[in-house]
Amino acid sequence: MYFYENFIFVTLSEEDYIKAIYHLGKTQTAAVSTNAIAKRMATKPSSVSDMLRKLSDKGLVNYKRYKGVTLTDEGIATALNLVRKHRLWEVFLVDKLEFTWDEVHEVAEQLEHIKSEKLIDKLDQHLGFPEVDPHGDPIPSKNGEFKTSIKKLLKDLSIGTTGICVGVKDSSKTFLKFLDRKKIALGDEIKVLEREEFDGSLHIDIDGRDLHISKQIATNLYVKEV
Amino acid sequence: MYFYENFIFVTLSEEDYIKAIYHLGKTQTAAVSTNAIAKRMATKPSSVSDMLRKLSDKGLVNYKRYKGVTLTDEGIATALNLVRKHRLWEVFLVDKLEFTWDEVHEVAEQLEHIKSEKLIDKLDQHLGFPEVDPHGDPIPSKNGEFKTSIKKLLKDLSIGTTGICVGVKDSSKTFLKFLDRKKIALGDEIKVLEREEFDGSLHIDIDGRDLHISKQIATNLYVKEV
DNA sequence: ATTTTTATTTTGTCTAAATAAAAAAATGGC
DNA sequence: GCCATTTTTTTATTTAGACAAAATAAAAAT
Ligand SMILES: [Mn+2]
Ligand SMILES: [Mn+2]
Ligand SMILES: [Mn+2]
Ligand SMILES: [Mn+2]
Repeated sequence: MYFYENFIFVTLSEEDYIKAIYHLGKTQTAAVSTNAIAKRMATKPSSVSDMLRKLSDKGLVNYKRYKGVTLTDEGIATALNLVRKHRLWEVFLVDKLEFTWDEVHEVAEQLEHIKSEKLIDKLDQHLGFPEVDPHGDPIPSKNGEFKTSIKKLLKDLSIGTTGICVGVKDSSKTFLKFLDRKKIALGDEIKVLEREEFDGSLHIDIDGRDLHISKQIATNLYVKEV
Repeated sequence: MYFYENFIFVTLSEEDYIKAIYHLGKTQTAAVSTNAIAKRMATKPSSVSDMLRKLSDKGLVNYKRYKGVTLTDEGIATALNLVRKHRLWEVFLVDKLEFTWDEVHEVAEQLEHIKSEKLIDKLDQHLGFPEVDPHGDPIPSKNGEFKTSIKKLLKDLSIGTTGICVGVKDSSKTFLKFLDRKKIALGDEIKVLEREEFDGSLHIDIDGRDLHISKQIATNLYVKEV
């Protein structure tokens, strides 16, 4: 008969590392490298090595020296809970407090660390159980489930087809503000009129307006074909 | 020509110390003692000494060894801002997320440390610029001003007079839950019918109901005479 | 005036998180 | 397979915050 710690205490820093590993791991099948984590978190590889050993001791990651790192089931659960909290707070800031979608990230980065299960459940309810955050990213359910919608990049739409703008790949302030200036928002209907051979830029019809956008932009906008 | 740090960075721990000093200082004219702070924060006097030196270096407290501590103007401003944030979050939890008044303190204790001026301004607006928190405590304005209402303890009401219940002196979970069970809430109209010589207990009429309450209770309920 | 008690500070350690510099391991080219 | 380069880890330090034990100051008692 053994004694199990039901809940491991995870510090704020540890949480941020877990989240970084989660996001880096999403886009690749291989284990996440120390340097990649250091770069993303603007910290040093040596600090990352230290932390990985600690997270490994706590059973949150699978870590083999020099071989990169992956999240354990427990680590994934922790990451998904953080992503859930982060995105719910973002929805709160935009829907209830009139923040713009380029202002929410930094504050959500703090709020995601507040520890109260009841708080987040009630917040979810207060917001009407939203399925996506202000950037179109899906919000994991309480038990870590995702609505995976079939979205594609605007640049991959063929000429003549129409899509609803459902998300951004790059959610940097500069890109989001740029979209605001161009009056491109989630929910807009976009029809691809023509593609320029020269630079891959697109002529689109967005809710009745004609617009000419660079390939760069089309590469960072998600749409759902209709 | 000198360079001034416009904003001193105050850590979470420092903020909690500042708040403790503020609350302890409210009820007394003398400087706050090291031991009192240690007791309130469930920490050791030695830790407090260390911190007081640091806070003094940052210009947040006036500290003379062995002579206790008071807040500087900057310290007071910091404390009031924290109290403002703490109480606004408490209102949010009760008004918007259906928390009960005995559940809000621990969560607000975390939320008060979130750093974003815009967040708190917008929250204030979202809540309709409340003047008191769920325990009847006043919420400082953005520039640190208070609405000081003329309230007195229920035990100090004379026989036959009536008051509106406007606050609690003790806002511990046990007391708040007890009041819930007795169906005593802020806003209730209380008339003092009789005082027992023996134990100082009171017979009151509260919104039409007759109730017999101990002196202890009457000592922890604030009323506003009508 | 002296001693005792209480309150407070100092000192030395500890842990968490970070960095810089040095060492070790992996990798890619020949 | 060996070398040079890159990546990663180790080691030694630093800083913030905490605590226990020892030292000291102030207050109270004799
Ligand atoms: Mn964060
Ligand atoms: Mn987002
Ligand atoms: Mn706090
Ligand atoms: Mn309160």
